[in-house]
This record gives sequence, C-alpha cells and structure tokens, in this order.
Amino acid sequence: MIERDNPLEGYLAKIESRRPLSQDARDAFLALPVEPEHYDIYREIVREDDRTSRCCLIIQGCVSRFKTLPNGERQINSFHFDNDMVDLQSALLLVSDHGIRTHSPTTVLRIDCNAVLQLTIDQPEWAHAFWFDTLVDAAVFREWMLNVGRRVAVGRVGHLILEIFHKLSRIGRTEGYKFVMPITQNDLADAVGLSAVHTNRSLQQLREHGMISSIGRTFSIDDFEAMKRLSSFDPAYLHPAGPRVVNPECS
Amino acid sequence: MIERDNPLEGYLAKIESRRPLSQDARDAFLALPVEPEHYDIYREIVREDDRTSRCCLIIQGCVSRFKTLPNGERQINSFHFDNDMVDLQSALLLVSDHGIRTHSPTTVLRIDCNAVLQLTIDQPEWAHAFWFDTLVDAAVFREWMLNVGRRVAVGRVGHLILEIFHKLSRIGRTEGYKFVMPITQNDLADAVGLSAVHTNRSLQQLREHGMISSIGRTFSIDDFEAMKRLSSFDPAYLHPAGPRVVNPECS
DNA sequence: CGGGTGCTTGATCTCTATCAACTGGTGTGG
DNA sequence: CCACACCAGTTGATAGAGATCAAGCACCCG
Repeated sequence: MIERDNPLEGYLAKIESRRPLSQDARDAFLALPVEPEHYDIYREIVREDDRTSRCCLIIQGCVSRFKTLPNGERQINSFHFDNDMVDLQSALLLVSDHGIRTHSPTTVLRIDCNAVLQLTIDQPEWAHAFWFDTLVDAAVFREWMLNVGRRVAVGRVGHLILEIFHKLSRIGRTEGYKFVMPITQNDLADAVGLSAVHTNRSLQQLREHGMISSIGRTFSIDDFEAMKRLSSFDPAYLHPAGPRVVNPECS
Repeated sequence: MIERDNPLEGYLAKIESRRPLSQDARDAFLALPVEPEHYDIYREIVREDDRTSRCCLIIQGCVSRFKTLPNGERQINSFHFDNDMVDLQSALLLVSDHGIRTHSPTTVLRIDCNAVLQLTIDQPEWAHAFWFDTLVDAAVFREWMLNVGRRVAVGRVGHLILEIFHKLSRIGRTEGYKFVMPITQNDLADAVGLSAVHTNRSLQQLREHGMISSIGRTFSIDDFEAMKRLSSFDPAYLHPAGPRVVNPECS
C-alpha cells in the first residue's frame, strides 16, 4: 500500500506523467531510504570536486549547478526547482565536477547513490527513467551553450526568462503570465555569460519593447510570442513529451 | 565465440577499459545488428529536428554535434572521434534537438535504437554503461558552457585544443605532443563562440607565447603546462577513471 | 533608524565582430 | 607545365557590443 504524503511522491508523479510505471517499480522507489534536509538561501549543497555519495531531490525551492574559474568567475549551468532530481550523476560519476547552490530557502531529500543504482538494477524501468532525466539535462546544456555562445545579449536573457517561466509553470508557480522570479540579476548574469550591468540593461530593453514588465520580483511576460521570436525559444529541447516507448517486438 | 574483426570491438574495448563486462553482456552487444555507412567530409549525418531511430558509432573519423539559430549562426556542442557512440540519446528522446556533421571522411556504424534499448533491459550492465556515457557527455557540455560563457578568447581556444589533443591521444592519433588537427579554424570558432578572425588571432597569441606551433594542419603543443594554466584545463571533467562500482551490500 | 542587498544609471574603455582584401597551398584540367 | 579555381589561413581597418568602475537609489529587515 502506498504511503500518503511520502515526500517522494512528487517526483514519482512527474516520472509517471511521462510514462506509467509498474506497481513493483513504484513500490521499490517509494521504499528508498531518504533524509530530508533544509538549506537557507545561498548555501552550497555540493562543493566542486566533492566526492558525494548521495543525490538530492528538491522538494521545494530553487538551486543552481555551477562551475567556477580560478579567477573566481562563475558559470551557472542550470537551474532546478521542485521535484527535480539533482546530482543524479553522482550515482555513477566518482567526483562532482561542479557545485550546487541554493537560490532560495530549499528543502531537499538526500538519497544514497548505491540505493539508486540498485534500484536501476532491480527495476530496469528506473534505469530508463533516470537515463532519460540525464538526457534531458544534457539537452538543456546544449541549448544553454547555444545561448551563451551565439545569441545576442537580449536574446540570451529573454531565452532564460522563458525557460524559467516554463519550468515554474509546470510546478504551479505561475499565474497566467505572472511569476515571482527566484533568481537575482547577478545570478541571471552568471547563467547567460554576461556582466550583471549588461544583464540589467538587457532586461530594460525587454521592458522598453513591451515584452516583459516587473514589480519587484514579480515578473510578467506581456508579449509571449515576441519573446519567443526574439530569443528563438522552442520548448522542444526540454523534451516535455517524455521518452520513447520500448518496442518489444523489435529485435 | 567472439567474432574477430567485429567492428563493434573497438567500442567494447573502450567500455571494458572502464569496467569489465560479463561474458553474456559482451556477447549480447557483439550480436547487435549494425549497418556500416561512409560519409564524405561536411555531410550531415543527422539533421536538426530529425526523428531518428538509429544511433551511430564512429569507427574512424570526426564529427560534431551542433545547434543553429534562425539567423544561421552555429554553435558546435561537441566533437567526437573513433569509438565514440554518438546520438545514443535517440534511444530515448523522440526528436533530435541538434545536428550531427562530419569534419573528415568518416565511417560509422548505424545501430537500431530499439535494439539498444532492449540490450539495456536484458543486460543491466549496459544500461549503466550507456548512462555513464551520457553523464560524461553532459559533463563535457558543462565544461564547454564555462568555456564559452566565462573564459577569455585565448583561454577558450587553448582549452579546446587541449581537449582535442586529449581525445586524440586516447585513440592513438597523436605522436608525443604532435597531432593533425582535423578541424578548420572556422569550425573551431563555432565551438568556442568566437568569430573565425578572432579565433585565428587567439591561435597566433598561443604561438607567440611559445605554447603551440603548427605546420599546416599538424599541431604541436610546445608548453603543455603553460597551456593548462592559461586555459585552466583539468581532464577530470572527462571522467577518465570510469564509473562508480555498484556496491551490492549497500541497501 | 542604520545597514545590507539588489537594482539602476552614467562614463569610459576593452574586447570581439564585421567587412574586405590578400596570401599560400592544393588540386584540376588544358 | 602552367593557368586557374578554391579553400584555409592571415592581416588591416573600423564599428559596435559588452565589461568595468563608480556612484546613487529603493527596499527590506533587524
């Protein structure tokens, strides 16, 4: 019998929205031993070069993955919100090549990597589910690389805003085209490869063109189509449709 | 009995150098149905937005994965050489969000995705092997994002050269610190997010500082340590040590 | 009320893009 | 053997994008 209010249910629901699991797979996942932890804003959950043995599932909050240069410059690689499994990679990779840091007070669930690995052996469905998660991660990295490498400043910022909006809307943190932006301009800058000042000016350009408006941290996307055009945003790279279905009658 | 000269053996050896497989897993892999194909230079193996159902294993050659903007600007996401499995992701992702293109005449092996997926179900060792491959891919993307987003021009170019050198040396395409660069300056530029002109000038700076030299396409890394320092290159992100070993006595 | 943090603005300078021309090597065909 | 085309690499001049430095403002919270 499935326990109600198991904190793992949110992630389970997300996985099953892509593709339903067998009852066995479901039960095995919900039986994983977990440790809840709470972090304040701007805490490092994982330090670069750490040897971690636990991945973490975000219950509520916002974190980023990032890498830094010897001179202190930082590049944020991705943002993650509720029901995202972060650092799933530590299941197989021995050392973390990047850090993980909170951008708001965040509750996470720590799960032992060996337990995760064992789950993928006992339940191949989970091997596919986690692999799919990793593939989507990689797809997002590619899109961000394009963003940082080839888009002009306004386009970069616009693209990031649309991605954040898209992700927040999936977890019910938007109202129509309004949402509260959980990330400061400084951190947005580190995500798009610009200086904070130039990020600020790009935001102003978006406002001048009537594409967004904001009061404090509350953003509103006023011209969604223009934003999409400007930043050539196409949510396909987030692969919302879920994984390919295994076709057993094929060799 | 294992067939000699099976073209899949190169990749198998690479996987097993990280972690040995069971005989069953080995045999199942070598029994995969494959179709060899040869491509000339600058051919698109996979077009962006394609719905492919076959991944491809490079036997000999050089390809890149890339994304393009509506205005035609291109960002190369990664380079791949002999014994790299490219587009492994098409096993689970329905549409390709990027293209794949050759940079020299290249021989590949096409493998049906359903067969690959089935292999991961029958042999969980392969699920882990492929997942690991995907995780390393993602780690490289993160490093490239840092490269493009935060490193100065010379650093970017230096870093890319060291990565290419590192990859070529693993497949025996280097002699000491010499190797023939299979990629034009135009394409290097698309990989580091610079213009071709500026990439050229960055190369010249590396030469002026005595870090590299080149005659035609033959490059030589003359001051490896200085190059590493300049571009803060640390091969850890390539995760050469292989995956974590499953620990069965852990819950 | 004071101080911290995040946002905004202005001035200046550097880095990188763009455009255009030129070089040198290689391959091809007459 | 030469003329020609083609392509990668190189160089110069100029414009523009974005960084940097410095200061001021607004808000929140103790």
